[in-house]
Amino acid sequence: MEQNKIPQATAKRLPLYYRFLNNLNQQGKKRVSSKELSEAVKVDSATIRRDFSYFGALGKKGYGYNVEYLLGFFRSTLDQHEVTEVALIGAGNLGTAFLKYSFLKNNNIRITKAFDADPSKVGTDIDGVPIYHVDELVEQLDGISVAILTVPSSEAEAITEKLVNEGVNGILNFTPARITVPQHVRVHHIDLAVELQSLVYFLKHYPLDKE
Amino acid sequence: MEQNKIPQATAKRLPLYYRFLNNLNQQGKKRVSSKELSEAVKVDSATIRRDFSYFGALGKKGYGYNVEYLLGFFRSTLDQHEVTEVALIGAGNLGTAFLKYSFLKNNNIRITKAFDADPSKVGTDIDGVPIYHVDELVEQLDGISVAILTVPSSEAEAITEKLVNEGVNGILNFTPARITVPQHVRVHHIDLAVELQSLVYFLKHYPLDKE
DNA sequence: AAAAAGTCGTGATGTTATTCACAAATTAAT
DNA sequence: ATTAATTTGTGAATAACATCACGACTTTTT
Repeated sequence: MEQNKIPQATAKRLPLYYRFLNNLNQQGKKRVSSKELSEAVKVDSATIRRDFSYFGALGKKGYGYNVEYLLGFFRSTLDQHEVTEVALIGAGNLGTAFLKYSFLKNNNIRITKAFDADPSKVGTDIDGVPIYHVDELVEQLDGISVAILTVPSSEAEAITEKLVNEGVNGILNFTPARITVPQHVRVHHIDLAVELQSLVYFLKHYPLDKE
Repeated sequence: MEQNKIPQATAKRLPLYYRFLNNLNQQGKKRVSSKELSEAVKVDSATIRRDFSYFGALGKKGYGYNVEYLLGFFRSTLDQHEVTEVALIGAGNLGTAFLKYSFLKNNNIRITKAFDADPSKVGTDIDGVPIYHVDELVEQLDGISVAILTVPSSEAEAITEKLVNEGVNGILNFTPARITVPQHVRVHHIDLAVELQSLVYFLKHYPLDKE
């Protein structure tokens, strides 16, 4: 909420660093250099050092970074001490994949409620997350401010409106629809078809052979 | 394969433009301006004009763009005339979501084979795509050069190696693992946990209220 | 037929992100 | 103790992208 000088590109890499440091720590590794980190997460080592430097001098010259210290630092930076509740709208295949995705359990983000239109799903739970009917969205949302949208694209706009009215200010949108939201709401788009198409486009037009 | 001057950022937006133009065309719309397009796909209109300009002068001043013409142009640019075959490795929830994702049917990308380790899935099909056992990967891959990786992350590295050996040069990796590949192989990462975490991070640190 | 409104394409500028390259500091080796 | 090898943190250079702003041209209106 405060030191607003961290570049967005850096912010996007933080979760990646965090996860990898966690691995290292569990392996009992005590120190790590930007070079090692670079090979593991496939980010240039200078970029990693630059990224870290926005948070101050976290490393030691000639030594590298202390894994435990760095991990603790990221934990607090990424607000891992307070749990963020997330709602998932649309418990189809993609939604279910999210509910079962164990990597989310490593950090303090919890999908606490799911919603679906299918009556046979309503009342059940997936991996402990209860499924409500989408018509109950307004009553059940109850202060949750982040939502994952994995519904058919035809539903996207209408549901988004409800979410926003209920105070949601962050939406992870897996729908191909480009939803319209007020200025204060942040939407991140992930469009599976676009990702696949653009990969294919790159392969055809930007061969990597000796780039 | 040729005019290598299109910026990557532009290339990533092409599928988005293409899809939207398709919608317009189906609605019978004959012309469209960069301003309209901008509102629909949420990309600045100057950026859209700039993107299009890399392909030449496609529009007409005071008029805008002819939908049909533009669509035809993109169709050939995105190589929509030849089918690209894609293999999907891992037919779990996420993989199944892909197989059922109808937006992929609008373009000439086809997931033609799926692979899974679960014997009860092998031999069946999902939406017409046959499922083979992962052990048959080498025999069945058979010239396919693009793969979607939706397996547990513990399997990622081993399967990647097989894929690369069989000539795959494009991988869409949904695994949190940062896989290692030879230089000529292009990997696009989509990490669901990272996406969610970074959205949460942005919400906490970059409130949008009046940005 | 003239004026007004709309729109592209792009040079110029601004912004953000990446990478180079090296002094300073530390650790490890001899 | 000295020397050699590491490795950070960062100023400076480069690269990639986005946006502004406006001339030129087209369409629409009066």
